[in-house]
Amino acid sequence: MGAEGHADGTVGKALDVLDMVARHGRPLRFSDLLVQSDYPKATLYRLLQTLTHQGMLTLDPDQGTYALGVRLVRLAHAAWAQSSLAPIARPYLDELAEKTGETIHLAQMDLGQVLYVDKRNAARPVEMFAQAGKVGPAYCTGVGKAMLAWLHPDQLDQALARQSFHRHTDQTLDTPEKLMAELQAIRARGHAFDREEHEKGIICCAVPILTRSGRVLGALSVTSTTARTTLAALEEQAGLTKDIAARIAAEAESWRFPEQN
Amino acid sequence: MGAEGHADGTVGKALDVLDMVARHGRPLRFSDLLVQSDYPKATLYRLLQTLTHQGMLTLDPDQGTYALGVRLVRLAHAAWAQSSLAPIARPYLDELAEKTGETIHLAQMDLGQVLYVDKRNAARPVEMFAQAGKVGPAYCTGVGKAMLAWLHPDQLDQALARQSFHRHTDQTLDTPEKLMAELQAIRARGHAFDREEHEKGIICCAVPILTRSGRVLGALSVTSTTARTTLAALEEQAGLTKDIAARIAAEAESWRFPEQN
DNA sequence: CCGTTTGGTTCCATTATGTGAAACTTTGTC
DNA sequence: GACAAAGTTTCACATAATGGAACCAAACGG
Repeated sequence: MGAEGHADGTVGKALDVLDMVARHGRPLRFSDLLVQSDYPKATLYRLLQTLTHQGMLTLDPDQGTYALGVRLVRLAHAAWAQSSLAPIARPYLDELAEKTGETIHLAQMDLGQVLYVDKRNAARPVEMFAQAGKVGPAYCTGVGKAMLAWLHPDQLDQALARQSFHRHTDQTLDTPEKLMAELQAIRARGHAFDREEHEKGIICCAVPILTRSGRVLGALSVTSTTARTTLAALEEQAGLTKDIAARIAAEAESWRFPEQN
Repeated sequence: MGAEGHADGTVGKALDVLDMVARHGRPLRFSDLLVQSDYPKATLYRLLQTLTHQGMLTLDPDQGTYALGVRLVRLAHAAWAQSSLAPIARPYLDELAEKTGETIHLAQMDLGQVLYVDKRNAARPVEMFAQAGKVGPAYCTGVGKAMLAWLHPDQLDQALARQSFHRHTDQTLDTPEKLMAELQAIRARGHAFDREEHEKGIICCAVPILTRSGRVLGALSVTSTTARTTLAALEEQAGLTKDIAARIAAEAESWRFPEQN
């Protein structure tokens, strides 16, 4: 088990435990955690104590179960507020959503996975926390491929190593080779498509958000269904989407020199 | 400088650093952090490396600044989703907001401070992430006092030790003694008032959310302004608010036995 | 009732880990 | 080309994490 990475040091282990609690949606007992982790009893116990004492976990004394603590929520608030893109991008997402009438995703890269940090739903209003924070695969989503395509070679290697290449649909690019070829095409074209590679019937057109120096900040996608539109139609929005992406990038970059003299 | 608690062990220090980054809204440089923390250079450096490597922080290579990492956002998503009350309480908050027409706060206790986990604004629609996650003082807010009043003596002591008793307005209860007397009254009455103790012109009526065993899960408040209404008028909503609080508590408690046989 | 199991907590000798002063390497400045 | 500021690495040392085993408490079962 323990598909987790090389846990460096004590804090690595502690965070590993945190993830373990986070993964299962529900409060867990000590023994539940014990069987999953390959840490010995006493070690795990101490880690849990520390995390609890630090407010990262909460121990429900009635049930004897551990859940993620409130300190995380507080940190998250700060994380979201300062995680470069999300707060800056807000008005631009609104604009893009309004102009296209489609679902918009704003994503960033998280250790080879795609992390959705904001979203505009075609139908209903926002509902932030409930949807942001989700993760998805990189190799078979529009935003994922858009980011991979412009990633620094080193980081790309790392990211590729973390892809499962599970065949979600019969369109899924299920080998590194196929994906590399696709990334090449994406770079040439300037934007990425999702041709129902992740979910049957879901298509999208995605563009990267890049700094002037070419670093990948995130990606932006316009998503729809085959029932409602076609890839070709979505591609017509690519220009607008790129424009918005550029404006987000510009603002993100200019936004870096607050007080220091 | 180091107003932080007793940092137990290495993870304590690491989390301390995380908080430090979180506190300042903006990306920080190594040297910025160095002057604030009283950790020696090398130690801080290693902590930052570990946290960065773990995805809890991000090092912007262009600027050499640290910001909170995406892993945190992911964890937070889980935290919010499972932090007992917030997701359960949603529909109830909607109901309360609709029936009262006032601003509603849902809060939990976080190391002696009040953490707002959800909110309904009287005027505009939701806007979750931007508002939840905020913290405030316990001794001079309605939700804070409501929770303190029913806290277990041990925890109450801890919480009291963390209050600043800063005099925000001339109504603020600025000593532990005054506060203790007030808590007594609150227990007797069953709900807490905020008599412009935190902010001039802002009043509220708050009730605790308690388990059957009497443990404090959180608090719920109906907030308004002196311009719009009076405490007496707000108190008329206390019955309804208590009712809603009870229903939230009931659902939170029944929600605890997922799979285990 | 008393033996047994299960779930949780504490001990403590061992050693791995983290520590931090100082030295070193960049990178930027005049 | 010397100087400084910012960031990174080293290494002898001590603290802090480790985990096997013992312990405790409550639930079970006969």
